[in-house]
Amino acid sequence: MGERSKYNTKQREYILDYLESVGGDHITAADVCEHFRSGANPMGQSTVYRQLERLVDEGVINKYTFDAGSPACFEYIGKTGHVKDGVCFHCKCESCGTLIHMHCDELASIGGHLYSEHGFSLDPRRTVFYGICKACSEKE
Amino acid sequence: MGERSKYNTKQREYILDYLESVGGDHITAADVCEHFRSGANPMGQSTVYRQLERLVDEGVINKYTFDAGSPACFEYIGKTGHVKDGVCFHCKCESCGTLIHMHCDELASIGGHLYSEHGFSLDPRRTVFYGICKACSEKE
DNA sequence: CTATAATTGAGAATGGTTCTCAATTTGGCA
DNA sequence: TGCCAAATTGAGAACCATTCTCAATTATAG
Repeated sequence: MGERSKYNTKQREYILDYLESVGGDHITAADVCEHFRSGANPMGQSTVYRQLERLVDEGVINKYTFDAGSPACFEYIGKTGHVKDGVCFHCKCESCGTLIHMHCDELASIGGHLYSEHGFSLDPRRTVFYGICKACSEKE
Repeated sequence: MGERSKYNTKQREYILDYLESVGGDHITAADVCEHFRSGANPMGQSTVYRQLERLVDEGVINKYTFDAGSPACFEYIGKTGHVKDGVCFHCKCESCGTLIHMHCDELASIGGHLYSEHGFSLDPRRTVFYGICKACSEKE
């Protein structure tokens, strides 16, 4: 794991506390900034971005990046380093823009297939399945 | 496919000609802008972006988006496109940046799974698998 | 307590992409 | 052919997530 952090600051603790309270839900850097904007512990956005990046390096949170222009999502994992329900996959609806989070063993198995058959180590954190969601398909 | 374009302009023809001449290689919007900057047919970047977006809608070219901050890539398909639904998948190496084209029935089957189990209609043309390619894995 | 290194944060910079809007071009129609 | 409404162009500004700058502050070791 990354050994980038040297000092423990208040800001770092505040962010960790917040991420823990949010749990497995996905939040953006802007969400974190917003949460601290009006509170008793105001925090600069530079710090938010830096700490989130650091926590990703340390394996405490996952980062998901989507289309250019749309913000990255962060997901708390915890100090154990294991996501509760396994790796999370993302489906993005091209019609309504909804981002669907799903935990699915069958999807997880394609990672193994890509590696054993094609020598490719899949990174589910960066991979997004694009298509049309159920609601939009049934709309017409 | 999209029925967005109404008028055929010179600019549209120039861009199509250029994309065709480039063939299957992937290029960025900036590449297209650069190509026309000093030529006999100068073109505004707004037009480049608009036409590329339109051609994506019409299914003439594919668009691949990567990490925020890095530009999107476009790939010419044409009428006899090599990428047909469910046939060709793309893997992008996060280390060396290589874009790998692969044909694989097992990967194609996940489209069926996503639809039958999750009601999600996968669009393989927009979906890119991120990870580390074989060459880069063996590099260390 | 002091020295030193790391961190903070306000604001500016970055860079790909999208938007604005007046000027121009297109294609249907008389 | 000429006219007109609609579509397109393009220069520049706006956008927005993210990164950078750097002086002030804070954390830890000694």
